[in-house]
Amino acid sequence: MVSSKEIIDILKLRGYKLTRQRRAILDTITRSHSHLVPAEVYEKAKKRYPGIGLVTIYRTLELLARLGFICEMHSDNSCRSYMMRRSTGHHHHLLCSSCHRVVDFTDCDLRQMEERIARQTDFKIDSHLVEFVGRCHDCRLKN
Amino acid sequence: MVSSKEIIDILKLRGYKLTRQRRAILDTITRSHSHLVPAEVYEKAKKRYPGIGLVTIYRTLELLARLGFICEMHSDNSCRSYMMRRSTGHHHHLLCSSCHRVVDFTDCDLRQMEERIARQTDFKIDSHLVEFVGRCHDCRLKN
DNA sequence: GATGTAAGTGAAAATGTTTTTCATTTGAAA
DNA sequence: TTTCAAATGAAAAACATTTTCACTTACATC
Repeated sequence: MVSSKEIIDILKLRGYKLTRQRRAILDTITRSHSHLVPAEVYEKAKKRYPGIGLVTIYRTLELLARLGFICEMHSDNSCRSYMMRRSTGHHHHLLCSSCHRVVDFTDCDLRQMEERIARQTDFKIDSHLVEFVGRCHDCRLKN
Repeated sequence: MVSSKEIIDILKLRGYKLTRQRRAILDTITRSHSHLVPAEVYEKAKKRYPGIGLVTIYRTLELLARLGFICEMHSDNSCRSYMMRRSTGHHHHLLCSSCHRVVDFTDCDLRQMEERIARQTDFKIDSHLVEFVGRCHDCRLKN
């Protein structure tokens, strides 16, 4: 995973200003191990920089996602969440339908399938997303 | 694909009332070949039953999705869309990042991967979702 | 057919998320 | 320092979705 420090260097290199708000948001996300919705990022980032506004959260998350540092996912309650992108380039999710825990996995082999779909549909495929939904060990024990 | 008529019979069997609104919504969805957001279903269903309200659209889509007749997907603009579920049980999406066209495909083979992930994480996996993003033939020609 | 009743509906308000607007602030280059 | 475009925050707007509640209707029963 890319560190907060490295991302800051890249942002600087690309001409983006290094504001306290962006640092606060970056630190928040790099330290979290789960997906965070904008409101959660807001709450956590406020502890590092109390004056920060929710609008800045949205703008910064959009920027970081666009630059590829974090990745966006959409869950069933129709709101977004974000988390650090792993250095492998992409990762996928395994969701527990009971406790909504999200487990990441990186190893997928969809090349064959991707090639076949591309051939059948005449698309040039750029990315893919795999998501499994199930019940985790703990939740299965509970009931 | 299940027909509007068949779904109506099943609804009746399960004790749901057959209202003109539900018929209008069902006809709308069964006749559409693309994913529709609630507002689109609303506009189309209004032509069949002008008095219909948006709230009824939401309630009926929720019902049909819960009963498994239609399936829900979340796109990047954070709003839902719905379309008829194919009889194969599940299907996946291929999105064009330029024109946002959605192409469906049903044949995926994720059993091996599913088994491995289940073993590694101790989840009992119930469903999966695969999504490819790329550019369709037409959009590639345009620029 | 008429009637009773619970399920279903529509309008309006409430809620929650995301975006826009715009005046003000600030990082960093000169 | 000074300068200025980029970045920010507050407020309002724009959307999508849900809740509430009084009214309507499908349909089982008579």
